[in-house]
Amino acid sequence: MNSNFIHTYVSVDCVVFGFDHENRLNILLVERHLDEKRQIKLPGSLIFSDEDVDDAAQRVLHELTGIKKMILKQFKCFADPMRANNENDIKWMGMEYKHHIDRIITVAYLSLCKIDHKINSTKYSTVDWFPVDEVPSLPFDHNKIINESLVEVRKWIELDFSIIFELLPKKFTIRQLYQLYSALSEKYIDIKNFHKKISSFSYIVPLDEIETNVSHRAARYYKFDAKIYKKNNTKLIK
Amino acid sequence: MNSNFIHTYVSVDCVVFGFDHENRLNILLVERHLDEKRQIKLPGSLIFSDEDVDDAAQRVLHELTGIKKMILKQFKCFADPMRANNENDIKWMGMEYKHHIDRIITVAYLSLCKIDHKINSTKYSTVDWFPVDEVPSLPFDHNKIINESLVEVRKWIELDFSIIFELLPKKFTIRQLYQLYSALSEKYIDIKNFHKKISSFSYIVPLDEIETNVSHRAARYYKFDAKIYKKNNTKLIK
DNA sequence: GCAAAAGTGTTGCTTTTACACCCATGA
DNA sequence: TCATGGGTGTAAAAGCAACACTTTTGC
Repeated sequence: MNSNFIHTYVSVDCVVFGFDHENRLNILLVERHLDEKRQIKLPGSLIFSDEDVDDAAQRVLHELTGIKKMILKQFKCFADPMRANNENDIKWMGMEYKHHIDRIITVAYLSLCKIDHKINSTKYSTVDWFPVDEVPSLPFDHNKIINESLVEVRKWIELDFSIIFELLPKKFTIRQLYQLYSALSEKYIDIKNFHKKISSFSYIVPLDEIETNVSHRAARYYKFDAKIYKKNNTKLIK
Repeated sequence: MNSNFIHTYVSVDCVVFGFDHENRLNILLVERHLDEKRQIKLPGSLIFSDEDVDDAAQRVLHELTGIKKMILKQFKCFADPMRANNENDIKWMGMEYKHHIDRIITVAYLSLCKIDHKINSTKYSTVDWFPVDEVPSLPFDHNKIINESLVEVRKWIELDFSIIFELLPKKFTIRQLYQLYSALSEKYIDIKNFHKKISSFSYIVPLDEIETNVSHRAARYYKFDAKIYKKNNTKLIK
């Protein structure tokens, strides 16, 4: 064996996005414990010997939230040879996996979650939402992964507009959708024109319900109809 | 150590696209030798102990073509636990890497090459172009990788139109660009309107040269100006 | 009534699409 | 002269952007 070739550990890490009531993108982070110190990180795991990476990511998401089938998308393999060379990270991996780990490459996933959904982790004692621009310094290359995930989630929504509804409540106003879309697309869109366009789509179904207790004209609630969307699968928003 | 976690080998595999004179997408495949038999496969390699996957892919591309800096894009990690369980594949890996390899995951890359560029492989004795719909059955999950790469290369060009010029000669006619674009986009585009639109772009620069020996009005050659493209980076073709 | 946001309508501009028409060249 | 494709023009249709106007609600 040419010893230059490497046998390595492989993990998956998941960046789960949520959209909060202050119109900010948030990410789910968990706590790791090291020498009495607590530190937050992305949820992740080594893969099992008989497990595909997609299955490992699905497992991590389930252990994280208690939700059975979350939408997910692999977006990049991070394999910098130095990505797990920090002393604390090596120490933590030794504790977590009861073994000295020389090198670890990770496959990063995106996922989306309604921020009001109850989080019922079977693995982590502490799971919290963090607004993306308030994420502190994280172990490994997790900050890098998050930065790149932001670019990817935008591309994902450009490619398949329907996944945006994973971030909204089942019933939502067009203003909510507008604010989410604006947070993701970065370019200014006129809300009136947005309203007209969105409400013209057949898969955006108006409900009989309207907002209450607002100090202005109440907005109508809408729901997303995935079946109609799939039938027409047009390009929607350019 | 929880022995369910796995230590595995990691490789990169590269799908290099070319566009031939019959308007077909082609892929570069290499030969592997096993028991006097020859079989073709995607070019690839295990990664070195101090090597990032992007660097490994760059190395594979260089060993494959002799070209220094080829454009490349990571597109997916393939990690099905059964992807290297075929007897012949296990045998071949034993010969190639002088070691029994229990499991191998691979990170797949896209690359683009002008099909007339001279191929000067320092590693493979046989390197050939195959039209995508004439690719035979390949080892591992290489057919699957190629199928998914086709979807990805289309997305890539939608996202960054400028990389399409990696597949064309330095000077090209608008018909050539049209045929390549048509082969990639699958939906019908009117060639006259395409011509008008393309020739209106400032980064498509007309040359003084025109075709010779054609039995119709000779078409003008154009070149792509990357500097002008970068300055204006508009969305070009929707 | 006022402020604020919902929701609709109008208008002009840009882009797309479908063709018509003339040009250049080899056979 | 004919076939083939190059290249330009035009006009209708569709889509987009800017913004005016009316509606609804709480204070």
